[in-house]
Amino acid sequence: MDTADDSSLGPLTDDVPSTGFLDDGKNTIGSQLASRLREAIISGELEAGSKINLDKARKTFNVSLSPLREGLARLISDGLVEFQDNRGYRVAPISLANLEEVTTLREELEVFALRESMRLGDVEWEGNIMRALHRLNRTERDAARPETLEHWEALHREFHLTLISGCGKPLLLHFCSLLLNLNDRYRRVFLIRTSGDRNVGQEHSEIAQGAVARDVDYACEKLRQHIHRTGTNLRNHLATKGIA
Amino acid sequence: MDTADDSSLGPLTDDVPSTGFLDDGKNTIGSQLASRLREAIISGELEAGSKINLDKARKTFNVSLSPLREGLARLISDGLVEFQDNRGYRVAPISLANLEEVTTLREELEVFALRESMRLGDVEWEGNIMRALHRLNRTERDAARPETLEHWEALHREFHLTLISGCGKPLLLHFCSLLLNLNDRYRRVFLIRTSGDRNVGQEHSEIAQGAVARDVDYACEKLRQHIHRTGTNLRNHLATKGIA
DNA sequence: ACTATCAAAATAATCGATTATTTGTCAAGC
DNA sequence: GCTTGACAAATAATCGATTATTTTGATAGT
Repeated sequence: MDTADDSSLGPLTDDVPSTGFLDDGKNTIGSQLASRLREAIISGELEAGSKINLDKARKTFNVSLSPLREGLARLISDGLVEFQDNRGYRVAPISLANLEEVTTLREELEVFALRESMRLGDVEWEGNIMRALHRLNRTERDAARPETLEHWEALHREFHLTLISGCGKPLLLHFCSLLLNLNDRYRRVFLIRTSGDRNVGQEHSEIAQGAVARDVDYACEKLRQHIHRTGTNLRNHLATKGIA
Repeated sequence: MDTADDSSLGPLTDDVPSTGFLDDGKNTIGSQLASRLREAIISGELEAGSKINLDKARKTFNVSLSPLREGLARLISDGLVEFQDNRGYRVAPISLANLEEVTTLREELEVFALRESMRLGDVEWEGNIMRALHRLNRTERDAARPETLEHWEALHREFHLTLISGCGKPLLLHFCSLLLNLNDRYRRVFLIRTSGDRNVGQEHSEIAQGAVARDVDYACEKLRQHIHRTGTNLRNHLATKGIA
């Protein structure tokens, strides 16, 4: 299956409530497409490894080639799309090796970023963590309703990024954000619910509390374990469900 | 100065010897532009922080908007160009903070990648290192002739990438390559020659020999120091010459 | 049968023109 | 004198059509 169906990939619409101001940088068609495509890829709506036919995509999204290429170009930076001259674009494939690399690098980079955040972060950073944690833990994840999954994913991502947001290193944050994207794709494709032996909510709480208490070793180790467990979990699912 | 002069940024020409085969992926105008722009930015030909006027660039390079945007989009992935919706592109600015982050992250990531390479690399990897080292050390760097600088830079970059090429982690290599790009820009803009108290050639030799001898602690420490010294060096030049 | 070759179809890349947005300027009003 | 608003110029984004490349499929030769 090369192209996605139209279920939720219909023509671009102005579903933004149009608050009138607060330019969040989603103005151009290219930007909107990038967001929609990113979501489509991370959610698994666009199959990993599949070719992206420009002509079909153009019709699906009701846009011209220029913004379509624009949007796709951005997803290349995110590692979600691959490109080859004269051969076009394809959704980045998933693989066991890639999953393991993503996990390993998250352990290295995200933990390092947390360490730096704990060294440099201020009170506002602490407050942001507690808020993100609260919002995340108050949100239920119901496998039956996809929209709750999507919402939980957004808050989960927000929590992890907030945790390391105090590190004062834009490039590092960019790398971590990218790895988180790749990681989330595996979860959303393979993991309907976490395995029973984990209390993910508590894991998040421990990390957050260690962080604001500036207990560096504790918080970093908890985060590392958290990432590692997720990796192991996903690896099992990947092995079970098989990969192409 | 918004646009580069034509000294070496003239219209695109087929200066590739056209070997007839071996497609290295520089076919489209967009690809060629990306290469040329990358070189122009890293070499300092395009001033850091300056706006890139699409219309002027279009005329300078004798191309249409589509491939120009295509090329610029790729440089965004490299961290060499910044973009804002409806405001266009600008050359990524340089700053003390950025230089320090690049140095810190190189210390973290490149050293980690070297460690992994020493754990996983095979004999071919070792051979590639010795070749890259030899070629680098046999190349003189003459501040008077820019083309020798450019050549040395290419070999230097090649050496560092080869060193970590055995790690088996494409994403990590991508991050390191990106950081190396950013780092090289600082060197080419600020550092005509290395300061007298360093024998860079010997530093490279020590790292390489430690690597192939699988003396992990030695090689990693040497690499870390090498990166750190370069950072310190560049920082001094940046402070001396002042930044915008 | 298998492979090589060529033409046609499909697809990607590029162009020139058009539309939309931002930026700069100047005058009117406070 | 300063701000505000309207207009014009500059610039970015998008479109539809054209050109170039790759892929497909049929045919001929071995």
